[in-house]
Amino acid sequence: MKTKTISFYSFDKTDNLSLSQTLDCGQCFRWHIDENSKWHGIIGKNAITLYIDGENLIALGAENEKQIFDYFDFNLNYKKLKNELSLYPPLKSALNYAEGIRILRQDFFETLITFILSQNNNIPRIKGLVEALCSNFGEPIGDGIFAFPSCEKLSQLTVEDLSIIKCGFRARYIIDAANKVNHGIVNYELLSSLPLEKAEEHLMKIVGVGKKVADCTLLFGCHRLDAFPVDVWIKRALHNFFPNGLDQKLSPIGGIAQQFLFHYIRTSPETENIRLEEKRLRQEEKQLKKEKKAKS
DNA sequence: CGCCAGGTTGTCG
DNA sequence: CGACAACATGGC
Repeated sequence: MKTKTISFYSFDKTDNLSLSQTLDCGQCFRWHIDENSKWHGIIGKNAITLYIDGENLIALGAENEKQIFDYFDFNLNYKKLKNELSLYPPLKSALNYAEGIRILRQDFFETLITFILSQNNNIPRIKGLVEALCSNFGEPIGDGIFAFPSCEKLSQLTVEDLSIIKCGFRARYIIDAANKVNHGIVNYELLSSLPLEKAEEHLMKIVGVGKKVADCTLLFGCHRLDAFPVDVWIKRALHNFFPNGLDQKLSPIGGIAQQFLFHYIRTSPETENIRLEEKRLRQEEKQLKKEKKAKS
């Protein structure tokens, strides 16, 4: 008979944690919801089930309470922070749409590899690639579930070994990342302490890691809330809401603003028109290029 | 079938 | 420096 740890966390209701919004907003890729609205995922070597019961977050299978407390960063008061963000109308709308997002404190190496896999990929496929990586090279932790592979393990692999997960041109990037982390050429302590720009440069020593992946790794894997990843969606959000960029005052928590904006622009019914308009713009660009090509 | 995806690299002009 | 195709694969 297997025993399970059950942890209770009473959280400030004003923070309004939403598991759906937090676990399915594109910051993590190993959680899924079941028919009873319970979330299943993996933190470290623990397969965990999460659900909210009243004012409590219940975690089955956790290592201890601290693991969950740290993962959700309950030490950080989101109420104050959201008040600051809501001074800006688009952010206020984003919060009104989904204010239950929290930036998780995920494992550094796992985040790095996951966001290398994310490049030029859609979210469903990213999830598939991460699972393939884990089931092929991760340590089994029971019930057919696998932990995320360690950097030691991945650094022993060749690009050919990785071909089984079909991650395409990203394979050599992963091998390089694993090697550099394993040898301490890229290291977490530095990433946590360096000024943002230096930390980005440090990560970009890895082949296949540019500014966007570096910033995602810093924000989601090093808890650098000042990191502001700019992807296609954030470009669209900035274009439509903040053509002159975000207020410098928000820089220290830019990453959190970023995540609310990302979720809002990508999924809110309110931004449907923007998505359609951006799509139209893209088609137009494409048409122009075609005509240009036809001329030459 | 064609478009696109939480980009980065290498190579032109 | 800035634009831009190529990259490997599959979801929709």
